[in-house]
Amino acid sequence: MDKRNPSKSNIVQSVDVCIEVLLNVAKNPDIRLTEVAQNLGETKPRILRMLRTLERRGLVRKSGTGTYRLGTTAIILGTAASTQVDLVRIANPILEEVGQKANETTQLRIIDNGESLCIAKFEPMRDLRVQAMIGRRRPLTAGSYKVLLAYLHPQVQLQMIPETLPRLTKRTITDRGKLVAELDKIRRQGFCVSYGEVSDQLVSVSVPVLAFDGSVIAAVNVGAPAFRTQKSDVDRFIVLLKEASSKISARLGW
Amino acid sequence: MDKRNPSKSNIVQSVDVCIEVLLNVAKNPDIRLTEVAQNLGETKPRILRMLRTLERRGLVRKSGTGTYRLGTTAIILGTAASTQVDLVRIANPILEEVGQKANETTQLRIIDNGESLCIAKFEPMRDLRVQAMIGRRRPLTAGSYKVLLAYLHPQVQLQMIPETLPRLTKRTITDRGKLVAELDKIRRQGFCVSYGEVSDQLVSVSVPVLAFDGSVIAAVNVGAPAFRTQKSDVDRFIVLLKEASSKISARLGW
DNA sequence: AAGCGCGTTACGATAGGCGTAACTTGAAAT
DNA sequence: ATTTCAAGTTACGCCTATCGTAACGCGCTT
Repeated sequence: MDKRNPSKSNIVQSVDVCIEVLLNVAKNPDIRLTEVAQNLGETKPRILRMLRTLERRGLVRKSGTGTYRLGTTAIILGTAASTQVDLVRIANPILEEVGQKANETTQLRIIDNGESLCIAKFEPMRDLRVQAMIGRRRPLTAGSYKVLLAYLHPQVQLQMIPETLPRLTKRTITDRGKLVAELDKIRRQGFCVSYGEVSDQLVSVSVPVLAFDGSVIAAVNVGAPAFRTQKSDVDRFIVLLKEASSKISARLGW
Repeated sequence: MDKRNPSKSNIVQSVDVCIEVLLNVAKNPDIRLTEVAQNLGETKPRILRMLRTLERRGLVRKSGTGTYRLGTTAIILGTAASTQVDLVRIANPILEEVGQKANETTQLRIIDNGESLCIAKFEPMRDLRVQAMIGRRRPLTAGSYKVLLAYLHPQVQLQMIPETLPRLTKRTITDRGKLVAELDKIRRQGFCVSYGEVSDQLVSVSVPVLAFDGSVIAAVNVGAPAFRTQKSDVDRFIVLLKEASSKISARLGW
């Protein structure tokens, strides 16, 4: 009866589908009714009703040619959200500070649905810099975002690590055993540096952000082109990020 | 039967209510279930189901004490939206350019639901500056946002002007006749300057952004403290804003 | 200890929303 | 020009998802 959620559903299905529609439009600008319906495996009339409802409220906007995009209400929601999500609100100025000092791009990432997700960023005024984007997802198993995994219970950890690890570059770790060993090392040293695991020629440094109970709720990160990043720079980044991490934890009231 | 929309409803009511819930949380951070239910005139179980559905998708987040805020998914939505709404995407760099040159706060405003709504902004790096906020609403009848009204069909215009005009300061126009005369003047000169109509000691300059057919789709605005704004500055702002307006129109493909 | 208000659960009644099917439109193909 | 196809839309009757009532547990105040 309830294919998606086999347990008793105390949620509103039509609303749930509608959120899927909204996220689908967000991911695929200028998508058409038929595509959305196909993507979600729903009928066209149903999706049409949903899109119309969303449109009436300005969450999506229909173009003259029948394609849908997000609307102005979505912008307002997002702006409100970034002042309401404590982690983001607090991290933003700190990310900027680190970014200015390092003169490189900084990010705040969390675990979301088995991936790492960028929820805040800062990019320095500099012609060549690492591009960051709020909402962009990356595997948890590649690059320095591994710190997000390193402090989880071993069981959960293994659950989060897929059978076959996605290979992004030739330096990406693809052996589960090696990865677990690496995670051990990260946990001991308290940070993670990766060289060209996500993109070639990119250095990435991450430090975990701890909650009061020692659990990891996020990671702060510096990303930089390898050619201008010496060992000494990496060390500097680590110090900056550790300071930042402590500040964020403190400001969250811990 | 259908109190809100007397005509045939081809929308999904539960989704519509759910959007109201979401917007309500956006407006009132740390709101409680009971409050939302009261605000919307709905029952608690209904709102609870909605909030749970929204929470599952990360659009809202429930705190330990039972209060609700927007969640990370809302941030992502908003970020995606600001790259998808043409007007905002195009206006942003232009607002920044004008803002840098004027060294004052700039805004992009549209008509939404009988009010003016800020959908993009730039604030200069300066200790004292006008505060702008995406999502903030202002009356259409006060301050230089009047330009948004000035080019509407007289019928629609009158419809948008409430019986009694809200008085924000002692300089606010509160007489309908005077307002209509003022709108005439604005239409002839192509811009609007207001002195202390919205806030005391604030100068506001707005220029309309035109669509291909000559209709006004938005207004670009400079806001500045009166004490440091000479007549010559206002003239400069007008020139800058007119350039900006043309650029935006052009980049929209008109 | 009693009272209040909050969040939550259970459940049966119902109307809201679903999918089927049919229609319109416009573009592509013959 | 005629046909074909698919996208978007509308209509409508059936059915189930969703609703509100009522009741419960819980914490805080009186």
